[in-house]
Formats: sequence, C-alpha cells, structure tokens
Amino acid sequence: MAAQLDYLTLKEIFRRFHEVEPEPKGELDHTNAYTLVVAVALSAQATDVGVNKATKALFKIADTPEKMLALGEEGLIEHIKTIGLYRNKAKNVIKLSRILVEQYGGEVPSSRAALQSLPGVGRKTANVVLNMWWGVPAQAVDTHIFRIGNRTGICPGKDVDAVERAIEDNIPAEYQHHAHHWLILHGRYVCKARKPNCPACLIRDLCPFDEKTL
DNA sequence: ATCCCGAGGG
DNA sequence: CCCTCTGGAT
Repeated sequence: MAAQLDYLTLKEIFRRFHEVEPEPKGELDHTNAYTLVVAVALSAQATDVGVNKATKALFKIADTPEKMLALGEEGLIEHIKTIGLYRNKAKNVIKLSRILVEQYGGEVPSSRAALQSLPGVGRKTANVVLNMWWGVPAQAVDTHIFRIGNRTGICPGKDVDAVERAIEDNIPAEYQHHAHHWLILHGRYVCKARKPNCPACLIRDLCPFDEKTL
C-alpha cells in the first residue's frame, strides 16, 4: 500500500484529469433513474460492456419497475444469463422493483439509507446512483478505485471504507464530484490490474509505482 | 470468510 | 489454464 500522496500532488493530478476530461461520464447505458439502478446492480463483478450488451434488449421491454415485474424473474434471467452472478442479481432486481412500486410510488429514492435498503444495493451501488443521478459528491469505491488508490497513493486504504474516507479527506473539494469517474476510467484503461500502461499514463511522473517496476 | 458466476483477455 | 470485471448478502 503506497503512502498517501500530499495535497499539492493530488491537486496537480486532478488538475490534469480535469484538463483532459472536464466532464467524465460513466459507461453504463441507462435511460432513467430506474435503469441506472438496475444497470449498476447488474455490474457487480462484471464488465460494463457485458452489462450493456444484456441491458440493450432488456431495457427496451422493461425500463420501469412495473414492466420488470411483468417480465418476471425467469424472463429477466433469459436476458442477463450472460452476466456473472445472474441468479442472485435477477432475484434482487425483482424484489427491488416490487419495493419501488409498493413503497416509493415507482420512483427511485434519493437518500442513501433508502437506496441501500433495496436488495442488491450496497454502499457502492448507492453511491454511484447518488453521484450520477442526484448529483451528490458520493464516492463509490469499486475494484478499480481500490486498486489504483493503493497502487498510486491517491487514496490508499486497507478496505473500501478506508479508501472512501481517503478520497473525502484528501482530494481537493473542487474535484470531489468527478473524482469517481476520473479514477475509474484511469483504472480501466491505463492503470489496469494486470498490465498497467505506465508509458501512456498522464500522471506517471507523480506516481510512486512506476519507478519500482521500470 | 464464503458464495454467487459468465465473458473476455492473456 | 488463470485473472479480472464499477459487489452484496450471509
């Protein structure tokens, strides 16, 4: 676990991220708050490319909780069988849809507590929805952010909660809201798990990892 | 700590 | 073959 980078280094790192990509977006396809929740829930331990492939047809016939309930668990499974963990995910999406209809008037709630009470929605998924849909500077720590946070020292921590705190406590306030997407895209395309592409890295000169592996 | 679990890459 | 992918519930 790399040591926490200092404030000025972090400021320079995010200045560069912002310069290259002022408005970073996620890559999970969705058409409304409901399909966003479902897409993020489906994305656990799966690639967004794989999730998008499955939800393309699914969201054409079930882009509301009511329609998802009409489709049913078995019908849903047929659409998401190509995604990992599909049995648990199908059960959760059906249960979650029923709760949205019965307790939230078919709408997606805007509080973390309400989101996290939904089956299949934990802290990470709730934070993604809060950030992307409700504009809250919530920090969802996924596999990429946990890895590169520790590898680079941008936001190190022994578990995801510690990494989330490292982000909130150390990343300059003006970059908090978009930090999630800058970090995840950097982790996905450059600072990859297996073969990090250090020569193509925007912050190579500020990273403690590269010099050890050259 | 363990289970869930298919697709894609190396 | 093995590893990784925007985790969550038990």
